[in-house]
Amino acid sequence: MGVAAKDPESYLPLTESVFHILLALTDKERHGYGIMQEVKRRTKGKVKLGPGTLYGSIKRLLEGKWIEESTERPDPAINDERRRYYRLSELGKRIAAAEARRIVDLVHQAREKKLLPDEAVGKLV
Amino acid sequence: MGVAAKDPESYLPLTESVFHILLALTDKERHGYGIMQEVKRRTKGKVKLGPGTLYGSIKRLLEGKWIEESTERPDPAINDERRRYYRLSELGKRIAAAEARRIVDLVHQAREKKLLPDEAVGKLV
DNA sequence: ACTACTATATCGTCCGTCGATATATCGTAG
DNA sequence: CTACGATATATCGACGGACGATATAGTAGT
Repeated sequence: MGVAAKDPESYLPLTESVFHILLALTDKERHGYGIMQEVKRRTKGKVKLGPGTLYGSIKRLLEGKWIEESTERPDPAINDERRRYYRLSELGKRIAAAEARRIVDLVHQAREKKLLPDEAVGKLV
Repeated sequence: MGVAAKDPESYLPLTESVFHILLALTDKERHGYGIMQEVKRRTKGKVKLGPGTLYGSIKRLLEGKWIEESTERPDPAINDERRRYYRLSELGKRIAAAEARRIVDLVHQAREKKLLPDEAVGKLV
């Protein structure tokens, strides 16, 4: 068993961009440009990561070991040598989950303040 | 009536600090120090606003007319002249509501990515 | 009077965002 | 086969917000 893991909550809150990048990597490995497209698609164009934000964030995520570069080519049919693929590390998964729990708490607090109509909450059922 | 209101979504995402300040002012008028205490209490000590963040944010919120200073003393029994009370403007209310909707969307996305266990979502029922 | 708490305010540093810019490859229509 | 738009990665600098440190002073209780 490894060293005592640092509490993932100590890394919160995440920035908008970083959380969307982690979300994009939650279900599968992706390369930078693919992350950009997935975020744009998933948020219906509301969130657009520019290259500065995207690659700057990836650099920091690698340094902090929230993500790892994958050496395998997920799809051998596509052989674009430029692509660099990334996956979530165990730490990254724990931080993403902690952030998800944090925003659920936020929704509860907003509801207690009557900031959300009941229908909006009902959709979460 | 009135001029065409700017879409409140254009101000999103809010920073952690700003959203907590708006949440604190949603149910009643408060003074700066009171906002600090309410946020600390509501988040069970997880979010602590330092003076730099608090008063810097208040200044910007006033400039952007998200909040207004109130001249009335909410509790005449307490007469601390130092206190400056604030309330949400109509714009502030609309922005806070838009941000609340945004984070509900985020919870949905996190759930689709299986980042949240079903129980965590069930609590929102 | 002393002390802890209340209350507001500013300053400088640090860090992330984001558009601009650069470079190069891929796929395809002409 | 070549020109073009999309794909793909990367760096830079300006800007703005977060936050701890610091300052100042009034309030309340002992």
